[in-house]
Amino acid sequence: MSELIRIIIVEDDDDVREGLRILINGSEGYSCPMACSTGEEALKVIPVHQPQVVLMDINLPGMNGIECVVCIKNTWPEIQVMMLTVFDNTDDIFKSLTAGATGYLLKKTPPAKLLDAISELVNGGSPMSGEIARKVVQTFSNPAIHRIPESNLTAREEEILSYLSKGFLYKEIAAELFISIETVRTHIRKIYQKLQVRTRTEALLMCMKH
Amino acid sequence: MSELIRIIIVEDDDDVREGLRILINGSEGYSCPMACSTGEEALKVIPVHQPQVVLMDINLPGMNGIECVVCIKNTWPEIQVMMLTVFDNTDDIFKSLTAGATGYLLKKTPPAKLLDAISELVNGGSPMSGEIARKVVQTFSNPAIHRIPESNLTAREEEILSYLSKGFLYKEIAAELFISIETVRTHIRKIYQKLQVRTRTEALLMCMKH
DNA sequence: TCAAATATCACATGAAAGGGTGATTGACAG
DNA sequence: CTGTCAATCACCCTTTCATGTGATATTTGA
Repeated sequence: MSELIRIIIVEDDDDVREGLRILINGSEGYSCPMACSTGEEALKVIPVHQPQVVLMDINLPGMNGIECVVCIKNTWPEIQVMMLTVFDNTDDIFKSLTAGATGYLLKKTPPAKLLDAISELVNGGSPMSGEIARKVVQTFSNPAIHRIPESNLTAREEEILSYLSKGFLYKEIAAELFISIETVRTHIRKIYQKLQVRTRTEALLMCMKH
Repeated sequence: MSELIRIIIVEDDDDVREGLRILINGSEGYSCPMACSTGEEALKVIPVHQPQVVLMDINLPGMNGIECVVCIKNTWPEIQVMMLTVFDNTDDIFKSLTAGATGYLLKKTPPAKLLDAISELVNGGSPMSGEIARKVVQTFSNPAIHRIPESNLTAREEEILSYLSKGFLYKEIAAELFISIETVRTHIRKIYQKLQVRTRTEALLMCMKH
């Protein structure tokens, strides 16, 4: 990187905060002019130090980290915020990203990786710890029904059931599998018989029990 | 990694395909027993080689890469699919992730990074090129695509949704709540609007995402 | 206090789902 | 060779669902 990256830390644990600060100030190309222990403090010092990056803990006394991100991004949208927290709580992840954070690391991240992540952040990336990234990606995929133990469904029937459980219309299933809608209906009738259900939703619930 | 990772490549460009194959087979811990040039071919050879990972190009002759991912995840949900493509086209990204891909790299990724990404993939991560990750993350701040969390359902609407997701018929819900079936309809219409879905099953899937 | 949100109900229309019956083809086992 | 089963398709019919366009009463909040 050609320029110095100025980073502000927001973290209430004294040891962690000082550790990070020392790490950053000891690394070439990175600088941490300020390390705050509360969100309120951060909002005050940001105009003074004009950082490109904020490292943000979530659990803070007073204003929490996510609220703080909202304020930061409202006022200084060009600042990149990276969450830095202990837990991979799904709710926190999505709230943080919705608030405008563009990176999300767990505190167990080794120092070298943390510095890499910061530089990736200012270069237009969105560094995330592996398990975080997986959770984010999985919000896009629909839950699929894969296998139902001890139901005598044929391979074809299971295949059709999996489409059924994803909300496909009959005609969409037909198009997807290159068969007639009548064939789809025939299969579904047999599926319902075997599973002892009468509707698509009941079939889905039946699958989910296993 | 303790075990050998078996990888199948699906890529129509001969040079790229062979290059990847040589790279993988020349690296300790990785093995590429097969490299296909079409999705159809991949679906045939997967049961033979039982890979943990599939590297998938998007632009393929015949079945395209995204359709191929749908088939793969339907049949072998445990296989991790990484998209490997030249462009960072937003639409392709989301379609791929929706189809069940859990990694997404650009072809410009250097060899060492590619191998790292594959091992991250089998270890529960979701490696993405920086610009891809950023696009994914930004969908959360874009209310159009990811408006999930507080969906503003009223108490009554949630109540009706819960019956709906248990498979109750409209008239059963009406009877249960001592209201007219027309009222049930009205509530469900508003629920669908708020959740941005069109059918009962889609609503149920939406609920299950939390 | 007045507007907005909520909960209730009605009528109408077309699409989708579910159920019954029956038929053809191919594969496989006895 | 023959019967069974899986997969395919075609009618028929009824019910349920999804959506549009209304309306009225009650509650809430700014």
